Amino acid sequence: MKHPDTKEKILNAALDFFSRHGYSGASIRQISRAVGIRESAIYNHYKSKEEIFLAILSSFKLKTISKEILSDDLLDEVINPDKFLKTFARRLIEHWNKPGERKFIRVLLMEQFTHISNKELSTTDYLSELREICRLIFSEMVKTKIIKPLDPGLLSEEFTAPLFLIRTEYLSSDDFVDINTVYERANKHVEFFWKAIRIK
Amino acid sequence: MKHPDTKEKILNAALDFFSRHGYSGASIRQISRAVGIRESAIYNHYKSKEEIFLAILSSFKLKTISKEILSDDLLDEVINPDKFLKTFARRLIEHWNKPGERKFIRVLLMEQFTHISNKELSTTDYLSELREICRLIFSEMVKTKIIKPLDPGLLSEEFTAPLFLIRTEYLSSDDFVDINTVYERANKHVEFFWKAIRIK
DNA sequence: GTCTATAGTTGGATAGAC
DNA sequence: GTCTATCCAACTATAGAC
Repeated sequence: MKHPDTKEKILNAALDFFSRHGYSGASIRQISRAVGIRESAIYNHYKSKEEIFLAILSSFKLKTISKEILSDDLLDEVINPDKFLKTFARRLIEHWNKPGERKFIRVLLMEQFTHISNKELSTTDYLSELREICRLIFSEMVKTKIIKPLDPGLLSEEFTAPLFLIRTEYLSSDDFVDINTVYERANKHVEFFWKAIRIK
Repeated sequence: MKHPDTKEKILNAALDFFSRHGYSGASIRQISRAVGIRESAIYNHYKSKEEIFLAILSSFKLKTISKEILSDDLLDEVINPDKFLKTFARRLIEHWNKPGERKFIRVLLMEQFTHISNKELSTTDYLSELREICRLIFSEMVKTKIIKPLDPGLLSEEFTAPLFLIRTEYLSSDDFVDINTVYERANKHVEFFWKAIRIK
């Protein structure tokens, strides 16, 4: 398809408005105008505002970060754990900085307490795959005695938590100017973390 | 005044609804019902919904965590940094777990992107005082050579970031059942952090 | 200060023509 | 699939009696 069809246009516009005004703050009227159709035409694609929201949720649920971040060439670098962790963190920041992902994280933070149609929407769920990947990585590093024999689950949280907070703190500004600030803060964190876990 | 506490009742009810449904999701109607008066009576105390929101913001802006968490008896314990950090973290969790604080953090996370009446509402602002306190503490620890000569600003973030993420992750559940889980996770973090910065 | 009554607006959603 | 037209529920806010 040359252009995204109307159904996907609606999804994109809805995500944009939800991410800026929240679910109840965004209206079908605004969304339809952004798409370029009338409100009533929306209902040919989704039966309700709620259904649009749920469609957004499942579209992000299907995504998996593994392949994107943990490419084969990166895995080859595990022998050089310092550099590996830095590259991994950088890719994570890049991933979280993609426009769609930024918007989704904003929606996640905004709607995690509102329980729209009894749907669970939690940062725990959002981070679970990443944490699992990190657990495996650190578990492997402990086994091969590259790092101290610490609990991989704990290491996973210590590694990811500051990165995620850094990411969410820079989520307000709409421009991408300060992405380098994010990288710098992330890098300093990784350095601190690496020195804490390495075997001298 | 015949009913001197109505104004504060409104503030409390509003905070409660804002924290569960967001600013636009909460209505004056619901708030007034919770207070036990009609919608129109609200406007004898606040001229608009927005004014109620701003009143909540300034009521939390006035609060200062220093005195509450950094009591004199705790400061005396700096000689025993391991225990000091654990107590400090525990008090922080306790502070963040107070019903009003929990609600405010929820509102903060929900409304940080919506820019209600152009008001800045950011986690950076919310955490700034705490971070400043931590910087001072770690700066002192570096000076007295209790810990490694690391950047106090970095240490402040490494110490607080996982604690704050832990706090926000357990903010969804309304009950207080799993507060001990929060304490456990916080404790493990402090142990990891302490081992990373201490001079052996 | 609180009430009833109501203005005025915006929201989600449907019916039926094309 | 999109349009016009419309419904009606819910919202913020005001006016005026008590």
